[in-house]
Amino acid sequence: MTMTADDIRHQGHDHPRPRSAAVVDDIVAELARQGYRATEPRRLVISAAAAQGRPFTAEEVCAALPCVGRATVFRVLRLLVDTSQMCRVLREDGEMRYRLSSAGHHHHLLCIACGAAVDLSGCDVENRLREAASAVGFRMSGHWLEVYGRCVDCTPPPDGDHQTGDQ
Amino acid sequence: MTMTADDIRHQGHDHPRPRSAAVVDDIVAELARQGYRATEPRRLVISAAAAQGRPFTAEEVCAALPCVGRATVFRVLRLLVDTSQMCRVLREDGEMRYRLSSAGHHHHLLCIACGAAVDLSGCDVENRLREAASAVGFRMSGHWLEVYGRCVDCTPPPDGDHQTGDQ
DNA sequence: AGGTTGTTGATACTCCTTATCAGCAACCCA
DNA sequence: TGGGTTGCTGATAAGGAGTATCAACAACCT
Repeated sequence: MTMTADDIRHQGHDHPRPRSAAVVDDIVAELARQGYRATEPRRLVISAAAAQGRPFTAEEVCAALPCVGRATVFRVLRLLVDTSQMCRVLREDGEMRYRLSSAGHHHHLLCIACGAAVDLSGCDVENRLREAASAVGFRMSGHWLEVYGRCVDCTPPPDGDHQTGDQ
Repeated sequence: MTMTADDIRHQGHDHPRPRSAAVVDDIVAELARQGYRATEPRRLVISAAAAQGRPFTAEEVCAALPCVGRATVFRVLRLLVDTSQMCRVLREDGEMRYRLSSAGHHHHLLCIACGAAVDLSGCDVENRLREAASAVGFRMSGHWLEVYGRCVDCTPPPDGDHQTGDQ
């Protein structure tokens, strides 16, 4: 697998997240707790996911891990989503990506320029959505929210030309 | 006789004349205003879309309109999304569907049992999302929100078993 | 160490969507 | 109202994403 110092440095903004190795161990341990074996391909996929600084596609993981079978990459990603250790992220253009998730209910703040993501926890819109829903006879049970914008690094100067990221 | 979505879907070659003819005309007119021709296939697709009682897939439109080419169905749907006359709806399981959109900014309230959708306009969560975003250095530019729940007809009795719809 | 059985990898396959391109028809204009 | 221009269509092929299959492998338990 291809984990470089740069990969780590680009790991989003300042979310309080342990080093990658620890993250991998935690996730593998959680999988074991749920009865799934700790295999090398799984470690590799999780590690590659942790190394991605921003929401990624299965294709990117496949490219980063030529030694791991394509089907396995998809299997592991799905397993992680199913066990709530990874979440899917919807980009503004409709493309679905993956992201290692922090625990608990949260939403994503996605930079439309560089593709970076930041967790937005403490979502207090829930109650007012529930009210709005019940106003039309719905009993709300959940919601999906993605917020789009530009991160500090990609906020364009007042009237200069934009910085652009790689997305 | 009243025409239902199912009637249309199973009607095969018959020519559905939905009550929503006015809606179709409006959309076709808007297309014309934007320089797109008013063709019969487009009318048919729009008509089929208008006849759908809930968010639908391209596949459903294809099935409802065997006389219209598959590629054309996708083309028209995409055209309508691009011209903001239709919106995409994200189901809780991640499946993307289409829906004729009401004008203006709005969100969708989706019934997880029967698949029905209701527009939720007057979204006032925007400002507080903007605040939360700027708290982490983001300049918000947009958001995607879907709200899931059960509509009146699908709200289960206090402790009985659930009614289920076809989704 | 050895057996059980969950996992893997290569491949074929399905599903959904788009590209291609010749022929058709909607629209404009005389 | 006819006739030309050109956008649109339909059939097909092609593309991309994700999954089913299944023999071989390896992680785990004892």
